[in-house]
Amino acid sequence: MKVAKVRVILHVDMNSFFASVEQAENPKLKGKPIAVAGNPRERRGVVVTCSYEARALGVYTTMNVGEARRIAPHLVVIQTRHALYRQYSEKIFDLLRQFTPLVEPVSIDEAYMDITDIGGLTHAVEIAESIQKRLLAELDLPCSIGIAPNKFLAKTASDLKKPLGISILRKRDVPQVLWPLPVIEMYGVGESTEQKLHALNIQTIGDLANASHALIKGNLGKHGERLHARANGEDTRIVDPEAAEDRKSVGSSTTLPADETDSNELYRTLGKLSEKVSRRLKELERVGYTLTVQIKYANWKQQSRSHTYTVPLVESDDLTQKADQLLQQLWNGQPVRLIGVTVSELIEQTDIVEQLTFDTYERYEKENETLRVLHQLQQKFGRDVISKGKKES
DNA sequence: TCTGGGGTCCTAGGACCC
DNA sequence: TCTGGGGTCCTAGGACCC
Repeated sequence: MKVAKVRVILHVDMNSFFASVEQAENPKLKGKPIAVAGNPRERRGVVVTCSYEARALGVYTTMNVGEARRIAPHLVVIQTRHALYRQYSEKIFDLLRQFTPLVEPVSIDEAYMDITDIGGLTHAVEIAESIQKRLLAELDLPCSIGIAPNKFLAKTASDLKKPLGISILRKRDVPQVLWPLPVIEMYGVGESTEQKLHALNIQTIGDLANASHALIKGNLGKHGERLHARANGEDTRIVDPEAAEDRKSVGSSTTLPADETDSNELYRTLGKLSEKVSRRLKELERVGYTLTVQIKYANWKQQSRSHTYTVPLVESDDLTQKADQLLQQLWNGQPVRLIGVTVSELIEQTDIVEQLTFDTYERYEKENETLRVLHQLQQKFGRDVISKGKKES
């Protein structure tokens, strides 16, 4: 019988990442209450990240900038610089890859690492300390690291001590450390799931862990099953360095300066968003088959319309024109707070059989189903199906 | 607490096919 | 003429995370 090998997983989580990058770039900001915000001067600018000094004054993520300034008059507010954060992010992941190739970035500022094969079973703490010291020395960035036998526990562990923490969470620690906590503390449990669990008289992670599998599955489906396993410290996901490569969608959205009822203004914004999505698709060398237009009304209600086309989308004019059509179907004339465009069902540009120009597009849309059939076959059988050229029904 | 913008995954019903 | 079961794709919406 083959026994599953115990793995040693790290979760590396940068501490207040955007704010720390700004402090690394400008050391005068160190030790000061700073907040990074999307549009500090706009009515709807909110705090995206803030330093621990700012947190101590009551500033938190999603707080309106005006409100933050009111409660913390000396707050330094900085506009986000995403390109800069992406550069730092790459440097971080490059540094982590110097320890092992088994690095899986999960967002701009966190990654899982599988250190089993580089001595993790006996030297996990030394490895974590070395990572933390080097990130601080070479990039001037603080992080917290969780050490555990799987992703869920590693992620949970990295949250236990901030900033600059290193925490170990063994499976045998779960009843003592995790079970007393309220369910809302658990990764994967938000407000809605919390309410459902409370309705089942489940208050703590321990209650969830010890509830019957059938009860949880019956009321919360697949999501519940996963939470139930994790509350018991179980998680079989592997660290997959490729995971970040295969992106599922590219989108852009914006909250309008004021709730908007002027259709010209909406279509103008939609055009700008389409351009941005087109540009980013090209940077990523991707094209996509499905377009979605999303709006959020002034009353916060969200709606979307999407359509899947037979020919892949990428060109700005094409996206704009199709997005306009979707918006026409979608918008009921009420004031709009947010508008967004997303392209999904992506494939690599090099995988398109024939690059279509906008001129030939209409003809293809009407006459040619080949690309669509190919796409479906690719999805079903993988890319090789084209060269093999064998179609079965 | 009146809330940005980037994503991922899941569900449920209808269309359509064999 | 009102009757099955299985499967995939598409669409809209919800929940969650950083």
